[in-house]
This record gives sequence, structure tokens and C-alpha cells, in this order.
Amino acid sequence: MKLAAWNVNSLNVRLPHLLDWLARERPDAICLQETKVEDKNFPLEAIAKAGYRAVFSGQKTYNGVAILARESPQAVEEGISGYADEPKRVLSANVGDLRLVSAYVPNGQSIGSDKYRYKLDWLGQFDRWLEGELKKHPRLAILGDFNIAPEDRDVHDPKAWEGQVLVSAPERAAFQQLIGRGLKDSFRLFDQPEKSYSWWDYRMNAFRRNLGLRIDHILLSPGLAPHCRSSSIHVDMRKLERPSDHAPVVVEIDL
DNA sequence: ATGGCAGGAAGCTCCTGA
Repeated sequence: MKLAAWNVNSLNVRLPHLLDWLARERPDAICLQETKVEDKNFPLEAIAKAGYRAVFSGQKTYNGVAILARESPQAVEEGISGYADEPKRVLSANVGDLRLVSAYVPNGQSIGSDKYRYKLDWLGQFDRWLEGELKKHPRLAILGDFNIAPEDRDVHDPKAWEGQVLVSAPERAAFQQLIGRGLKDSFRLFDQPEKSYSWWDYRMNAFRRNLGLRIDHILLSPGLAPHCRSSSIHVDMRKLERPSDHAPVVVEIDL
């Protein structure tokens, strides 16, 4: 099984890139974030032509998540059960023997802001919900934009970013809380190049200078992680004309 | 130096993202 996570920053704009990538990489499933498209406008036909079924939970302008898979996603669930969260940030479905969760964690804007408090509350709810999901689904993967760089090696300039949003200690502690549930950061199961990132600011020639952060992750449950064969970031997608500011993250799992 | 760039909705400027 080949699985991917990609924050497309507008599915409408990125659809040609997505279709090219699907044709080339042929993943079994891909979880998308920041689709920014209402469900009635979701580009189902183009995706079906590419050989993928899709389930989606979207809204105008902001947020929006989707799961595309070669076989039809089953037992689809929107959001975090028991948490009334308006933005469309979470979508779960069975794909084959796996439970996939497409997740778009809040950005947090700045330390001490209402959005930062919301991010930490949200992560607490997400963790609480995952405790039950992991019991129900031993083979579970969370694929998404976590908006957290877990360690200093995931940050191009840890000094400059120290204490900032995406990097702050409470956010990292929330990430470690998930790791404490036995979830593995698939990328770190393998030797990786130094300065590996998944997001680069559009400004200041950040990509050309590799001023990035690794904030997009695929977390694997204890039942799944031992079967993971590879994990990589498809940095080339960031080099295209009109790219997403995020690159796809990919894992291969032997099942 | 709080800028820079991009997307979306609105409407020629604003908010949000990370």
C-alpha cells in the first residue's frame, strides 16, 4: 500500500498537479487538506477519470479535507466525535484493511491568540477522540497537516523559530501526546536527509533557500508501523509553476 | 524592519495561512 498526505492549498488551483501526480505515483490512497471547495463543487469527475473514488468534507474559502482511493472508501466519518468543531478539518474512512484519517490541524496564528488556544484545545479533543479510534481500528493512519514541527531538526532555523507558533513547547507536547499513544512518525522510522521539510513560505524565496518546516506527517498505529517500508517527501512538487506551499508526504506499507 | 506571497470572496481591499 502506498499512502500520501498533501495540503493542496486549493484543490481547484492544484487539480492539474494532483492529477499528474496520481498518474505518475499511483498511490492507493491520498489524504488532502485545505481543499477550500464546497462539496457541491468537488471535482469528482476529473478524479474518477484518474481512477480514484473520493470522499470529502469541504467548505468555501478555508479548510476542507478529502480522501481519494483506488477502492471505494467505506464507513466514512466527518469530524471529531463529541466535539462540535465548525471548520472541516477531519475525515476518516476505511480503505481496504486500513483506517485512514485525513487531518488539518489548526494553524494557531500566534502564541497567546484565540486561535492558538483553539489549536491546543483542538489537539486535546483530537487526542481524546483518537484514543477510542485506535481501540476500534488497530490499523490506523493519520495523514495530514499537523501544523507542528515536532523537533528542532524539523526547522530550518530553530533559533529564529524558538517559541513561535508551529514550534512552541505546548504544541510539541500535544504532538508527543499522540506519540505516547504508540503512534509513530513514519518519516523518522528511516534515515533521512538533513534539512528535510514539507512546507516553505511563498515569500522571500524560501523554497529556493530551503527555509522550510516539516509540519506534514503520516502517523502510524502500533499495528501498522512495523509494516512501513519507506517514508519520503516529494519535494519536487514544490518546484512546479503555481505550486502548493506544501509538498506531498508518502509512505509505503507492506501488507 | 512584521515586510515579503498566494488563494478566495468581494469588488479594486481584506482576511487567513504558516
